[in-house]
Amino acid sequence: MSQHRHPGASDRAGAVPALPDLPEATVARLPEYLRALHNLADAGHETVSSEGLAGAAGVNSAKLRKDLSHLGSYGTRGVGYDVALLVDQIEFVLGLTQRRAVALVGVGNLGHALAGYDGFASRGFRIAALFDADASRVGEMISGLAVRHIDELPRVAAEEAISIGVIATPAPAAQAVAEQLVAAGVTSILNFAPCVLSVPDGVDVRKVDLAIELQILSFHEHRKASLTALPAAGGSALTALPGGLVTPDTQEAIGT
Amino acid sequence: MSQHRHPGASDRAGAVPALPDLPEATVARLPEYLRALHNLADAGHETVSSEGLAGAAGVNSAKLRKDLSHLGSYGTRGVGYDVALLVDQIEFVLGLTQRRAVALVGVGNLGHALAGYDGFASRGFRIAALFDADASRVGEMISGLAVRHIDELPRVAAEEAISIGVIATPAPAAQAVAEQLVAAGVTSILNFAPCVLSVPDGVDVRKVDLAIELQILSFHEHRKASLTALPAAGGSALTALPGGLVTPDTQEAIGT
DNA sequence: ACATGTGAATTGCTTCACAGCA
DNA sequence: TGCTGTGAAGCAATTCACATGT
Repeated sequence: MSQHRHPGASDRAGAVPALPDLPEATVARLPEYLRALHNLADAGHETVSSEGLAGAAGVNSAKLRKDLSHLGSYGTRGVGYDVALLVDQIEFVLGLTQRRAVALVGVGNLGHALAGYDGFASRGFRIAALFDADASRVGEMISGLAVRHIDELPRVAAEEAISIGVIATPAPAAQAVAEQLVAAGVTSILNFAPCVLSVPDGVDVRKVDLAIELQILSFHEHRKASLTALPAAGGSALTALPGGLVTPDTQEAIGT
Repeated sequence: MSQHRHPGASDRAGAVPALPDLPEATVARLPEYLRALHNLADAGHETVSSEGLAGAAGVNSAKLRKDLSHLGSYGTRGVGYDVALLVDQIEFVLGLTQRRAVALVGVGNLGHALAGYDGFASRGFRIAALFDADASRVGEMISGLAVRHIDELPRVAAEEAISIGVIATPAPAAQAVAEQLVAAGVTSILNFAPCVLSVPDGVDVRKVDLAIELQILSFHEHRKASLTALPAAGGSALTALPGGLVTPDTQEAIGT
């Protein structure tokens, strides 16, 4: 097992630490590697090179090797990585050796879809309970689970050993829900509501905001449009577009 | 230092010579600032300090000031930023002065929810068309739009001036859909399918993978659990965590 | 011969601390 | 007396290039 430096000061280790503390950027990519590895395994590959895995995961190979080196992982020089072994390693590090129970709060439009999303089940999670504040929704069956009232959260969280909370409520309700989750012992939250949550130290929040993703793309569209028309001010640069299609954006460029 | 603007020239959207090319990290935060600013405006604030806005957006104030400085933005020393002006600035930079038309491909579980998500409509986008490859779904009405067959994409994309494509199909279909979108002239794609897309240069892809978000949280849960053995100071609020999730092999002396 | 693992160089992002202005 | 805008310092992540091991 490889030995590597410990960035923090206080970690004194004589024995092998169970969990190296990985750079956040690496952690965010491990799930991607894991998915690619499962695909490779399904396709019958037993080993894969950094080049090959990097391609399948959409990153470059140097980055992949560095990421894996943080796990102290086992590759074989001249050969590559053992797919099955690497799957186990990554699943262990990500804490996926147990199937984590997830509570979903808010069964509106989006919550409904999330409750039925099989990607959760197939990748290490179990939606263990659904909650809503709206009494008229309580009791409704969604994907085989009955919607419960949010007040039952503390009891159910304990019973089901809830590990992660997902918030899919409207924004105004999200902060209160977050607090209820924290009070029920949940220390990891995935927030789909478009708002900032404030939570105590030690609680992790990740946010997914669908409109923000579109807005980021919008920026790039805007920029591409302004670059397509600006340079070489003589001729229209529309021909630069592959496929020869004129995007509607070109009309908005250059206000000068 | 690159682009500077004349501090005296007042302008409205459209008068800026070219788009400054912002750091990606900044671009990703602008939508967050924008949302916070809208909230502030609704609450009646006319100006806001970097501190105040940073708080509302969940970032620190130095970062916010640097981000805004990249836009060449107008704040007033000793006072703060004019909320309405800043909203205009950011909306312009993000290309939100026009309401962009979005095509959504795949009206399964998740696609259905996205089609009905009002966060898109309220934040600068218009879902202009729904597509699916499944003939039995074509014609179905969702949120006032009829589902069309994917083969109609080229025609509809042109008619509706589609700016952004959203892929909500199963993973195996996603690459083909991406190619169809690109062929139809779409240069920005938001991908919800758990797979890597390969697209030509000049096409932007952003990915949202719900299971990956949970897996990242899982990592942190795992790490927190492995540290639960030691700290004497502070928090005991999570003693409610049942199931004994502490990994056995983490006995490790850290500090004291 | 070939592909991993890793120091070193580089790039990009964040944070600090304060000059400059209202 | 504020609070913005920004050089400069500090960190983190990426990329390079090659020594290392099989």
